[in-house]
Amino acid sequence: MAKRQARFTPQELEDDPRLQDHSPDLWGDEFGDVPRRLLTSAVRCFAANGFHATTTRDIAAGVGLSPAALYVHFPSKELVLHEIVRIGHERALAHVQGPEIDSVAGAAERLRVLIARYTAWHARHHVAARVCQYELNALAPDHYDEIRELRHRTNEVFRAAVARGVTDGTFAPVDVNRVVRGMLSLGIDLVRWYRLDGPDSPEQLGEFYAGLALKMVLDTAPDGHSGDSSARPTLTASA
Amino acid sequence: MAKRQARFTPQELEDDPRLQDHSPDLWGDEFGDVPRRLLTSAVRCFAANGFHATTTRDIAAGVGLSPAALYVHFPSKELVLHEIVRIGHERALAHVQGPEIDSVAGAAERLRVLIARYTAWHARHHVAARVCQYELNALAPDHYDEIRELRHRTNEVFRAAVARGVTDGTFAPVDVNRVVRGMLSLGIDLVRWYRLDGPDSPEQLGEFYAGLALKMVLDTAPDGHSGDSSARPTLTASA
DNA sequence: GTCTATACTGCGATAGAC
DNA sequence: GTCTATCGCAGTATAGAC
Repeated sequence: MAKRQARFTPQELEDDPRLQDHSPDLWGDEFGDVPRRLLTSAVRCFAANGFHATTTRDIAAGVGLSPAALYVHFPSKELVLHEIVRIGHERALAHVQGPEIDSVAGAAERLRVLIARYTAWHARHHVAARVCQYELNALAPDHYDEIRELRHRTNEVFRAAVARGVTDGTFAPVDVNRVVRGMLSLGIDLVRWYRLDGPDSPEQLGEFYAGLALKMVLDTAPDGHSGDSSARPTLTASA
Repeated sequence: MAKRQARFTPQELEDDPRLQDHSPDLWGDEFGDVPRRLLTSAVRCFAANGFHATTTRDIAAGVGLSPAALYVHFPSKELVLHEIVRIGHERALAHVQGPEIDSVAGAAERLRVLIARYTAWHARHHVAARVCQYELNALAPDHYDEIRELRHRTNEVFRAAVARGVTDGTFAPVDVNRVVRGMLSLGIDLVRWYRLDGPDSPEQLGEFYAGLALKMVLDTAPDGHSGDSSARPTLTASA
């Protein structure tokens, strides 16, 4: 039947309220004006349709250029993706480790700030962050490995923060790896549904999820089962 | 340079431990043997490379058939995706509402069982679930709407469970929508990283996340700030 | 640095033999 | 119900004029 899925015009993508975010602020001085606009257009296209369903024509049309113009600024479509994903991961890491983080006293307060920042960053840049999270597999293997390293360093920041609280007794003796995965899932999964014109600002959502994260580690369980739950029956239907 | 991203042979996909799950059990009696094998192959391909990067040749080669054979059993590639996503959402909903759920007494225990089942289902079928969560945009608009309705019904089950606990005083007076989003994010985001040969069985992870979910709603905050956190300062760096 | 035009490749889907 | 062969088209990337 239809050879191609119905897609959207550059203008429709640019105006879609679900695709509004602050990604144009991400690129910094290492790019000129036209490359920056191309990256912003690519972020929208990749987020809306995925890397493989996005054509170089789509990206270029988003800034009013011909497809050939893209190759003056980037050597390939894959490298456009690589730049987006690399910068996104670098900025997110820099943001959580940002100003005054080492002056935050106490494991609980430190974790609260880290999760609030991580969440707020993903919300504020949710369109770019969506590309960073979901289009990774489209990268060439060596580019993928580079990003994995950045992700690992980011995860380590959170593992260290939780481990410190466990060691000094601020937190319950939780399984650090499993709990951190859960916390980061909150901050990551929001890129599926968040929109800037929704009820929560990035900072409000950050505060809310930071509160949930703290509840995960503060030992306040009424029955003492907080750390281990391997033996409970649960009506797990076969299926 | 390279016209096409390096991909994987059907054999490599079939043997990849990261792509092992129980999706072959999903299809039920409404399909014959060959269609079931095609769906299973398509799940692997879509999960590994995405819908648009998967060719009908890939899907067919996964079961040793020619590309033309696929069209005997399915009218289009898009309809293969639709069947996968529809069945995945139907099975997940049926699983959380599964046997004896209405006999579970108490809001806390009921929520615990719901989250444990939801999580375990997504873990057990994580490859198919990944397609269900991440390839939705590739559906035709009317098929997409059908899935949205299924997702809405699933979410309602969780919202009702939390709301009941809030009403009867079992839970703290949390914001139901925001808390439920957080809980479901735990169960959904695991499809990004879960593997069956990892340290946690689906049921163990289900129990663990059910414990985290309960901590989100049980009012045990030491300082009484549990419900509202809108006014706290948080060192939110500009960036 | 941008354009138009196009080379080359590979995709979704179909035709028709067996 | 499966195959081989192929149609028509869309995609990335390049050539060469301006």
